[in-house]
Amino acid sequence: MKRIEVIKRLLKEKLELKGGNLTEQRVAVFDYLSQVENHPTAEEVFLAVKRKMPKISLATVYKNLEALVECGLISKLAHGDGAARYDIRTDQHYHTHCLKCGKILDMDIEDDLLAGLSIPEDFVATGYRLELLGHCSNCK
Amino acid sequence: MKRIEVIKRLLKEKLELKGGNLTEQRVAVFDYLSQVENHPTAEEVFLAVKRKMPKISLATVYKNLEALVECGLISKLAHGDGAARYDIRTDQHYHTHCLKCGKILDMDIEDDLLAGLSIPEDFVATGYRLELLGHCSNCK
DNA sequence: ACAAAATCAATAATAATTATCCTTTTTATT
DNA sequence: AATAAAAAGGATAATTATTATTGATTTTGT
Ligand SMILES: [Mn+2]
Ligand SMILES: [Mn+2]
Ligand SMILES: [Zn+2]
Ligand SMILES: [Zn+2]
Repeated sequence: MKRIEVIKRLLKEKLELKGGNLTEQRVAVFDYLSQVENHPTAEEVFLAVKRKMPKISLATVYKNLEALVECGLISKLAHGDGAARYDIRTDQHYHTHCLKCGKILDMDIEDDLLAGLSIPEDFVATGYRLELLGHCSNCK
Repeated sequence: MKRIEVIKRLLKEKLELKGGNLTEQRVAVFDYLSQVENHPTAEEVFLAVKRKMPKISLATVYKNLEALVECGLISKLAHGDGAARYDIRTDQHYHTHCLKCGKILDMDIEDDLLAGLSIPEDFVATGYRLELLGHCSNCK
């Protein structure tokens, strides 16, 4: 079965759980995210998808990114200043964030930081995020 | 010596290092931040300072918060969605972030997470940011 | 006291995101 | 397959948070 068919099947299944349905635009957005190594902004996703689907609008990309986040197919990294970034991964993982060029990359380590952390009693932690700040290989 | 005089002396010293100077507005902004437990937005700082200094403008508050960040007197928490928040503390520390009401609180633990972390070789880490996500005592 | 530099307040502009409104597509029902 | 209802798309307006601009005012160094 072709790659794109696999994606369509996955999306249809997950979207239906939230009452959403499968559209070509959603497939295109998800497909693009699953092909890139970096963590693009909505604008970057829009420009890339637009090349194959010239009529798509920026608002649709925003709405679809949000829909994909809602049903757990992608995740949103709304950390620092500027535009939010989107990530094909939804598992717990950490990022490096270059303070010069802004690039965000996955850190592939498996340490579970919550394990060794003394969490305040009156707070119910459902997750956490860790970002390593500094300079990437190009910028140091 | 009065509290406000201590603040003025500290601000004057630090601001001069960056070629900035001491103004009543900067003192008021810093003074407010040093009195609150939470991490207010620029808007919240503006509204609070405005009560004692009715002519101050929102743009001035933004510029002064930025100036105070520049000379290391306060820090800025840009957690993504919504407005940035400002913090009187400048030392490395962690926060809890309530996903319901948005409140951000200090976590007073001393664990150094970087110590046990396997950092990628091609990245020069200068710092990191950890945020615990979940529900605060009021929202759980 | 005086000129230069810095900062002020007010407002305009920008960037990112969300809402609106009407049209088109998809899905469910006959 | 025809049809009605629901969801989503596209274009654009509106909103939110922040930054830039501008001319007036204050502060600083001499
Ligand atoms: Mn990632
Ligand atoms: Mn803090
Ligand atoms: Zn870089
Ligand atoms: Zn809360």
